[in-house]
Amino acid sequence: MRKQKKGCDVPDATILRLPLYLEKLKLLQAIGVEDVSSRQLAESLDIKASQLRHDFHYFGGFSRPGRPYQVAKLVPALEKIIGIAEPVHSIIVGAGHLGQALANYQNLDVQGFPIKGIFDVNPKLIGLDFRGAVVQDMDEMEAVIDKEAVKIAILTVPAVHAQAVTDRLVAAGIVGIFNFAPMDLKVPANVAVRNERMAVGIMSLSFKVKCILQNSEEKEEAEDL
Amino acid sequence: MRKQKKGCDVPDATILRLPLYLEKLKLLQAIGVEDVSSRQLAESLDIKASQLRHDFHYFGGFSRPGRPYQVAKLVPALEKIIGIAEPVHSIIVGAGHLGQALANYQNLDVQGFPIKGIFDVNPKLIGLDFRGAVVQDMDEMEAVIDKEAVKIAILTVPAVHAQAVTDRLVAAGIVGIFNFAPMDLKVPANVAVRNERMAVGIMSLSFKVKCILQNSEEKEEAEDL
DNA sequence: TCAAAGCTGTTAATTTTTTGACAGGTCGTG
DNA sequence: CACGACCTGTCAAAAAATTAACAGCTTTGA
Repeated sequence: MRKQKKGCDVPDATILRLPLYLEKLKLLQAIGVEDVSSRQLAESLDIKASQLRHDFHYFGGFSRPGRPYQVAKLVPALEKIIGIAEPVHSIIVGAGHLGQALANYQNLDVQGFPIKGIFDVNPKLIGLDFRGAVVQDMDEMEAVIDKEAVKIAILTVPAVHAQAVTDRLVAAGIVGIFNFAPMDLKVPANVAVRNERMAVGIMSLSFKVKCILQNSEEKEEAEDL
Repeated sequence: MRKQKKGCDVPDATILRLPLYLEKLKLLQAIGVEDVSSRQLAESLDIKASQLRHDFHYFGGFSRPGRPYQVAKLVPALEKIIGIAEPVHSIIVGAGHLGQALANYQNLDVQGFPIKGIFDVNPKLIGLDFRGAVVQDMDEMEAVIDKEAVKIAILTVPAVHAQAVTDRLVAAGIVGIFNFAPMDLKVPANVAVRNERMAVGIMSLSFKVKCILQNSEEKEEAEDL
């Protein structure tokens, strides 16, 4: 028996580029482009063509030598690889400001992640309607996960409750957690977690801002001589 | 003249870990821990101690051989490196659901990024108050950036307007843009952009979910034999 | 028909990042 | 004091990712 199913032993860096490829390809498709070469696609994403071909090679390639990629074939192929050929039923846990914002963010649906429920413990929030999804009591969560075959949970609860909620989600059969709480979650090996840490993002930006400001100061000093 | 100011020529992967170090250290500080060894800190973050020391080495090291790190010294040192020793004045551009959620997310202030203004073109949103910050007309933006010496803009406008707004921000002297629009922004070399793409995050999660489900299916089949 | 231009899949070379190893320094204890 | 346990800074080795190179296929146009 092989360790991993075909096409699953792929570096993280490549996985993170797949959505970018798909996004750009959908854009091309929308404006009627039929064919696209690795160079065209790569340049529009500011990466090297060889890297794109190398990435695709993990999945066996999507064309044959001599012919550019066909957008109409590439889009569904990537969707299948990413796992969104069929809609991936999802829920939002935590209906605070961020949870509400995400519930209102219709793109999630469009991208293949229909929101099958929003849950919170706060009675004041229960019943609020976001684009058709009504906030329910957290007690209903397990039932909805089961009934709707929910696979992914978007976690926007306060950090202190994140682990407890996670344990419930895992027990209920959730396979992927998109975690917005600034906290490392403990999960079994057969559950995937993706941390979305705002703080990391803005701090890494701050680092670069600091460097830019330092450099420009230095430059000014040099000019003052 | 050297190419880059000291401590700015650091790999991205290291930069992305600095906020994690800082976060964990603040946590330790809060519970009264005074000293921490590279191994303790690294293990709590699920990385290798040698990597942590290697990361710190880019900045000259924060202790001396034989002595563990002192939390009280490390925290301000990292804050200085990241560039948040002094508050980094920031604004939010786009007061839609996501902009509102971020405005309500007090952590930004706490982490060193006080929000000096929220801007939108929609008259219905202007005047809304989020934790003391009132939504203003986009016409006021440049004036506020100038007056408050704003360095970072958090961009939550629709993708179609993102580039136009970016051009205005750059012209007004913004140095860093935290971009939530699903779009690549064109900026001059002396402006830093950090893209926060929800779609990339949830799709990379989806990929792993797909692999987990495939593997478990395979396992079940094997057991059925 | 032939050459030129352009393309992919694939492998090799290069670069970058991570990990390991270790020379010394420090501390607590007997 | 001497020993063992533990520590950091540093550099070398290993692993991983990116980039380059190229064989061979396809189309176009003279």
